[in-house]
Amino acid sequence: MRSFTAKDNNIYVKCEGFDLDLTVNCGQSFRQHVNASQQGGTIVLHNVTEEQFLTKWDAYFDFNRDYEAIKREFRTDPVMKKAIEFCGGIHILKQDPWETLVSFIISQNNNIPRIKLIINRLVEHFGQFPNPSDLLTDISFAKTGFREKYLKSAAENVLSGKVSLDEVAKMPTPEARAALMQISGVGPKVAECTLLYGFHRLECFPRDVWINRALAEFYPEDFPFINHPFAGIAQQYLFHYIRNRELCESLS
DNA sequence: GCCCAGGTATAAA
DNA sequence: TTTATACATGGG
Repeated sequence: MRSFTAKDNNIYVKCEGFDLDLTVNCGQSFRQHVNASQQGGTIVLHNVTEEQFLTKWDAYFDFNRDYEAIKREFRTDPVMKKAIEFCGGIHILKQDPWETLVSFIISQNNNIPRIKLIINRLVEHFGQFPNPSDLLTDISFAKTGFREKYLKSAAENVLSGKVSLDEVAKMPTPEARAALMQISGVGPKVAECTLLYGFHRLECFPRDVWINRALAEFYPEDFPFINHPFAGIAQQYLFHYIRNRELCESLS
């Protein structure tokens, strides 16, 4: 639910409830994909043409989904209500599937600043995000540690076509999940994150240590939206809320 | 120095 | 089927 105008080679977007900073800094993305800023209710995409906006960035930011209606459903739950007050401006980005897969392989047993550090080293070295062939060269400079063999596995599987990301995109989610997990180093968490952030399967619900902590504390029986078609959005609100709880409580 | 980080493969119970 | 441990690296 957005409107936009194109002017001076920039795109100016109005999208109710959207928060750029929260969206790009809530742990779903590890590098900047487009030069963007926000002043009040207006998001500016710098040096973006109308065609580029309509064919790419509009979907990337998920501007056309009615998040306000989705949040109304989630707010019936008191914990989700607090989470949404804190970070309800988050949208789930639709990122490149390959980049998402690689990024979350790197993320395992790793912290967000160092995930960004490694990805930046790769992008600096290759001049762009590394493609599968790039990852099959010597990447010791990136210091990915024990994850290097997993990155090679992903590259080999994708390059050989054994795991075709184009095919995965067409599969029902359970089959897509199983296909991704054929890659050594891709377990349930990486697969789920790839499906949610890369393939934009918004029903997917990645479980990391933070989410498990939140579920154990707030929902000892069961999470009411676990089978919701947009459970992944609820997951992102909950993830950011539990990670920044101290900050959140000091604001209220 | 010690602990931890948006996990997974592997071995053992 | 569930539980324990190693794993590379860098920041706090």
